Amino acid sequence: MTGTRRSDRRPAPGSPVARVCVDVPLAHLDRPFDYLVPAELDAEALPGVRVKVRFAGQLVDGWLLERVERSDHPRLAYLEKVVSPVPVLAPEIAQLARAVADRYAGSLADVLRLAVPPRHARVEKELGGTAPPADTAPTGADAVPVDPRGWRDYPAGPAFLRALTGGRAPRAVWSALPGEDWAARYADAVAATVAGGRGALVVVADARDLDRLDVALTGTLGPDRHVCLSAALGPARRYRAFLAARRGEAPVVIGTRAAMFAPVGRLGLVAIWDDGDDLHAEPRAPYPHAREVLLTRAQLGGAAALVGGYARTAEAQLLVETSWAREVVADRATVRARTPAIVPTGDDPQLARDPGAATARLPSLAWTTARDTLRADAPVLVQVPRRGYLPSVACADCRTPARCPHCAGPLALPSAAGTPACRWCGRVAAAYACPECGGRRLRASVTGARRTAEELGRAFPGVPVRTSGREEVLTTVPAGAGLVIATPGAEPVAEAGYGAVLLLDSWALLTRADLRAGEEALRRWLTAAALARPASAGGRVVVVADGALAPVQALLRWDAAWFAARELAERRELGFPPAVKMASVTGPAEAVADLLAGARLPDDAEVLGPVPADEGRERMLVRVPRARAAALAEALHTAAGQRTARKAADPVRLQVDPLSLF
DNA sequence: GTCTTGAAATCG
DNA sequence: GATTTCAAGACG
Repeated sequence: MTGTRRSDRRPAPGSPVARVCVDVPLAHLDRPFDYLVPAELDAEALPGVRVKVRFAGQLVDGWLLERVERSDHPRLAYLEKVVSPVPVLAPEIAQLARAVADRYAGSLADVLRLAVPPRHARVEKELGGTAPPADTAPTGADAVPVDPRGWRDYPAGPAFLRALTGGRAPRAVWSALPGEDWAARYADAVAATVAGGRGALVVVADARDLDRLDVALTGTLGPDRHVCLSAALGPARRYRAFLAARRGEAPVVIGTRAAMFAPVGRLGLVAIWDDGDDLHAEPRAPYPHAREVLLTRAQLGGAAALVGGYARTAEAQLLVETSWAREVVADRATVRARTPAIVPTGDDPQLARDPGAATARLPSLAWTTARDTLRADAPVLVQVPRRGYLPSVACADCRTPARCPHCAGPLALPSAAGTPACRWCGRVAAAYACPECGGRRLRASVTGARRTAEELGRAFPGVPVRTSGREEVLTTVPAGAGLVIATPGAEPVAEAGYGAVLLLDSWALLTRADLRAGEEALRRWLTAAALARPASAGGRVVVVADGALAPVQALLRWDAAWFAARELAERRELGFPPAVKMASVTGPAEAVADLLAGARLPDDAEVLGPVPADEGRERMLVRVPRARAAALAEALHTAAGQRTARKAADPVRLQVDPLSLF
């Protein structure tokens, strides 16, 4: 940065010590290190800038966390360089990152890597100037239209908006009505917050939801009051958007998971839509979940929180039951008035009467519903299983799900022609015979979207067929007769709503070997069924599933809260999250054993396992009461640090609140 | 991760 | 006694 020779350097006159988080991946180095600020870097070496320091002889990247008067360390090295004078790491984000690292048994450096996008020098240059970001949150003088009408179907809704405008910190778990324009309601909440002179941050699961929210916010606040932030923008545009947020150019930030750490001035509201979507879980260490990060921000910053969806996760239910948040729901009469007519049906094509149904492998009720809806010139949405899953298998004769003879886990076909193997214990079931009918033939229970589309197209000749899935996701489809085949999460919105929604992938969803199978099935159904017209306008939903199952019951009654309460109660009984705190330790067997042997776990910790994981590694679960969560995370992080300090070769992966337990 | 350190191992 | 090797420890 300057030509000053090393021997000529002298410390800056005021607060000459910089506390630096060095960017090294070792758990035992997860603490600040002190450096001297040379006088010539005094002006640039501000908290939040990226720096280079000499660490163990080599130059490493780091974050300047704070400037202080003195250090306990006797001999300090000088800061080598300020990489960029832009203090990209806001103080409250540094504090948040520390809290997230602690919660997830991870290192601050790991979290900061997620929190601040990679620098893009050209973008920084084009913005020019080195002015530190001003605290340019909105002022109360802003004329922001607040319209409480959209929330009046929810008795607690208008008061929630008033509290946002009034600068308070209400926390809501919101169950959206079928047909609800959730993006517009989020825009209302954001506008109410901005009207009160505060900023807001909203996280959604994917690009399509982000587009909807972007449009809704542009409608209420205009185009210039919010910044969209997502990894899909690419490095340059992402960094530009991040800098805009950091400089306080707009009071509102919306985005996908990557935005959960975005700096927002005078944060008044954090919100997440559809927190059950697994895209909200960060796949990089320490695997933080957007909902938890946002709630941590609300807690640390005294901000309001909004956790909304058509469905409700057990985690959201826990917020309600612990009184951390209040539920915002419509009364039953309103729910009934908005809900489409929902009926379950068995999985048996009625071959004789409807040749078309048999061709399309549709249960006859689904087929007649589709036919009648198309005749009435209304669109039909068909939700089919997503490709790419390991197909689960069932008896080809009686359709009993094929289960492992050894552990009763679900069998799956690793490839189309392969031998079925158990998804839980990995044993190969070469000579499988169905326990119900003795049949030896198996069939995949999942049919691809494309094939379903082709078959339906043949069943209803002359009707336009559109597909929305991984390759191409449609945002909207026109009103009028048409078939829309969509995989979960890719359902387009229909103008004026769908006349019918057919939910065909229930079997694949409900037999998944997962703690959340029921919750996830219901979430996907509600999300698709919410796009149907109300029953009064002819809207119908057919779900191909046993009407006695709890998730199906919850769908029929449109009662996500009931299901979430039931689910949480069940998990309490079984000792599963979120009723308890779980962490998983994954790696080579010896490494896992070594880490757990060295960890000073809380007294009441239970160690479960091992469970085989992929590539010959194994996985142990540690369970503690929720009150011990912090102690568990700390013990695991410390134990990981002991291993890295000892140069233990095998890496061990720590996950707090792992998304899947099996 | 890399670099330093000090004690043990090896060599002439 | 001098030189090399290696594991342990520190890293500001």
